[in-house]
Amino acid sequence: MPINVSLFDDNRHIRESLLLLFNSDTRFHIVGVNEDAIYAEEKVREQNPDVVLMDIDMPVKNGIDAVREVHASFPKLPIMMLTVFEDTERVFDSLKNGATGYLLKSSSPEKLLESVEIMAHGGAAMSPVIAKMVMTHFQYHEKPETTDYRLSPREREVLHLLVEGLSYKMIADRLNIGFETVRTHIKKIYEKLHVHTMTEAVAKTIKEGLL
Amino acid sequence: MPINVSLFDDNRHIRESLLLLFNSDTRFHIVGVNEDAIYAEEKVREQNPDVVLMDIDMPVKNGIDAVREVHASFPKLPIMMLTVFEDTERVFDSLKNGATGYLLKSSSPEKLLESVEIMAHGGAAMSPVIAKMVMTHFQYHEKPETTDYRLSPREREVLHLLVEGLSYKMIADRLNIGFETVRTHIKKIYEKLHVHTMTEAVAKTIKEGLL
DNA sequence: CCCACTTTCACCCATATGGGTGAGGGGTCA
DNA sequence: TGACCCCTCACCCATATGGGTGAAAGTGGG
Repeated sequence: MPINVSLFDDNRHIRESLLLLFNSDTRFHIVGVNEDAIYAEEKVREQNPDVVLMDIDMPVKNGIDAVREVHASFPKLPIMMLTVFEDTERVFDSLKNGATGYLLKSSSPEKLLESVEIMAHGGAAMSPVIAKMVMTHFQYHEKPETTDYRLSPREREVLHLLVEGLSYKMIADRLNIGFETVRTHIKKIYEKLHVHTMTEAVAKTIKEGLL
Repeated sequence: MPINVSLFDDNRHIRESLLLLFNSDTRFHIVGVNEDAIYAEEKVREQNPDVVLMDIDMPVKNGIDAVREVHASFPKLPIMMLTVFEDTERVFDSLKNGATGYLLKSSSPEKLLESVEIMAHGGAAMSPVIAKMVMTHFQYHEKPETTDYRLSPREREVLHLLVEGLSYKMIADRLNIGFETVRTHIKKIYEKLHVHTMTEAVAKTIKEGLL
């Protein structure tokens, strides 16, 4: 049985081209041709496709909002973004909101058909440029390396409680040590982290993923 | 001119198959066939490839460590993982450490050649299953829900500076408002966030990704 | 026009923090 | 044994924070 596909694109020319393309291949069957993404969730519910092709730049309701809406109701339905944009923001917004694929409109018809087929079978597909962006995102999303501030075990413990929001007094009670001892530890921590206040210490600790 | 390719795989049979495959296509030229990843960085430096093909499971030194090493020295060099594994850990470890592509060994020879060509031209390539994993990772890696604490614009501004580690006085100067005004904003922020100290506010802001 | 909210500022008072200095006991390593 | 770090505690002093109360000016909607 063929793969059922729904289209969302405001450009009539593109809609007709896609319709022609998919109808010329027996592997596919177009179940919906939508010229806007208004009530996208409802339209998808009626058309019941195996794969959705979604343009991004549509009037009134853009494709990214539509993806969020449709994905919320049909989490397993593969949605392919098909657009001319390759800016990071739109790409990642789409992916975060539930898109399973992202093809540029410059892709060849064969690639498009192949990608839709892949997605119908549970895979994902992207244009090489997009894939590269995704890969790069992965890499420098990771911390370069947590600088080693050479905190002692006790200092880590104190810092941890500090980050939890405890006051000096509360930390002292929790660790069964004196108030002044806590202060001493914290002074040492500040010295090692090169900060001068609790907030700086907490911010640095959380942002750099210390502990 | 052809795309220069270096291979890393401990399995002799696979090495020979790949060599045969790439040599049968004039678009490619094999510049190195390595049976282990020891001194990978040095080998890559000598062979000077445009693309590296890296097996993951190799004795002594695995492909993931090799990727990290090579990527550190040649950040722009595309590295394609070529392996039978499709477990999340190995996939994401590879990507984090600098892999640009990830193909399963079940991929067709045509796909492999096409992918290497794509990578040589600055793109990235993955098997559909891997791409799907990456996409899914994107989605539920995003915050489930950012509770809306209904902070006013000014309050967000103040909170932002607080997280930066500024004191009340510094915030007042930065925003060109009075010290007492800053205090008023912060009191309101505490009330809305249900906290009572700067550290709690900072910790909550960063951890929950507010702002 | 009134109400709700935001932004701004002021004053009182208690407590928390930050910095400096000093010091005793324990452990390690050369 | 002496140098060095860790953990502990103490005291002095200045400044920063937290909570409460009150209030004026502006904005925007019903």
